[in-house]
Amino acid sequence: MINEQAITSADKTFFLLRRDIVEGEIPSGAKLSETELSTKYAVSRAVIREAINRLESCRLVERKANIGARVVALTPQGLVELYEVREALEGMAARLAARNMTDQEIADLNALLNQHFQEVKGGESYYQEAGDVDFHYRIIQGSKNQHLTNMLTNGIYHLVRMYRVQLGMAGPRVTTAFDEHRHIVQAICNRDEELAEMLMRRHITYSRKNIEQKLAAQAGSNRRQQA
Amino acid sequence: MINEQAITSADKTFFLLRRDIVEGEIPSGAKLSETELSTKYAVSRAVIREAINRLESCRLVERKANIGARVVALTPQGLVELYEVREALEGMAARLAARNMTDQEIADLNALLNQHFQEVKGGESYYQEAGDVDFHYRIIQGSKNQHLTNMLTNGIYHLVRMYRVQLGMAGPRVTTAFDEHRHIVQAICNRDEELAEMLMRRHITYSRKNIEQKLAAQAGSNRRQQA
DNA sequence: GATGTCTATATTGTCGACACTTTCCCTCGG
DNA sequence: CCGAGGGAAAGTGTCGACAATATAGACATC
Repeated sequence: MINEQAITSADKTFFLLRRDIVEGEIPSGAKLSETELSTKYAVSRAVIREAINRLESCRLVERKANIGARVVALTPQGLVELYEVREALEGMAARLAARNMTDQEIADLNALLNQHFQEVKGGESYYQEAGDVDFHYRIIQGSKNQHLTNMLTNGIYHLVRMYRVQLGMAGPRVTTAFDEHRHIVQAICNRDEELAEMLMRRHITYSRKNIEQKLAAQAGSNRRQQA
Repeated sequence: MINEQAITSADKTFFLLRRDIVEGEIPSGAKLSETELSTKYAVSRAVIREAINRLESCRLVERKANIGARVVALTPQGLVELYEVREALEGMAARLAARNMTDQEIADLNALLNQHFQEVKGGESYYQEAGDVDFHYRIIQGSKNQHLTNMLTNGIYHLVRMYRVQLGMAGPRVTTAFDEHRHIVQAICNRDEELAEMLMRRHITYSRKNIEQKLAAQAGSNRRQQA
């Protein structure tokens, strides 16, 4: 979907590290030792440093001078902050998409939605991950705003995915999210910027509350386990 | 105001380079040769590379593998895109500030505004640069959202400044902007999130239109000069 | 026993050299 | 005269080594 191709060795290492961090193979909060990683990925420390720098600009790791880099900690607070930013940016993306998407692009988006509908009806619930991402990605692209697109796809998107994966979001909210998607596309189709933004913001707010609930439930079960 | 202190040599080089780019000493669109810069700033290429990487995450330069880095081009299109992002993020910041600022912080903000008012009345019009930045910075901080704050102060802010400096914005819009600031603070004081966000977005939209006008005027005079 | 200091160790920051890619220009063939 | 091919030349990517800084542990002191 997102077409990234590695040219340099640093690119490859960056992609590998990013995947390992997002998937949780390198756990949240872990220290990233340059020497250790350079042996593990069989590249020089310079390459590792470059990769870590890029991970830092994605906000997936935090670096301190002379101390080192750690994978970001996943906290309820951080999740809320992330979704607040996402609400602002994707809301604007929906507004701009309503203004700037071509009729053809909107038609394609509708077709995608119908396809998802068939899949959901057929009982496939992989919708959440692939379909949801695909939907949001198209609207982001539809904004035709390069800044916005980069911020969301290079930065925030991977962090959102990290939260989802590591908190085990396989949850429901599939069909309701589908309806919300439909209404957003309808607003874009009507070139109603105001409504498109509002619906997208609500959609993201709902999504946030959904995740917060699970987070709270999980925290509860953890407490019970510890007791 | 923004308290950044350089620890490593890469930090210092990054700050120097950023200043030179924002102020236009290294012109927009210029190529950043690593070897050249390493002699100019008297550091190794590794340091320059690290600095350039950070400039890239600020979106002040664009890098291509095996080709090199260039200072971003300043275009009317890019300005519009930048302000659209700014509108989304600072609008959200104002909303969150209305929710999260302490009464003390709001009181301080009001005091700052009164001080600015005295200065404006006294005919000092340096307001635009220092005062405006200070005002926006406090609201961004007031959002208490670390993500948002980093995005705005580390990334977008410097780009905005680059446009302003290099397009020669010493312009008017001082007193009107001041009134807009007052209304925003009033909304925050009333804890009216909705209004605070709306007013901030309008404020930024006005500011954008103001710059766009100047940009158009400047383009016009350029055409006349060339003719 | 707690605290502070000093040394040893490990890790990050910086450097110069080499490998690879791109670019430019010169030559050759049409 | 123009386009294709083939080297230098310049620039970026990668590497291993050294320097500077932080961490951990032992030891002395209060």
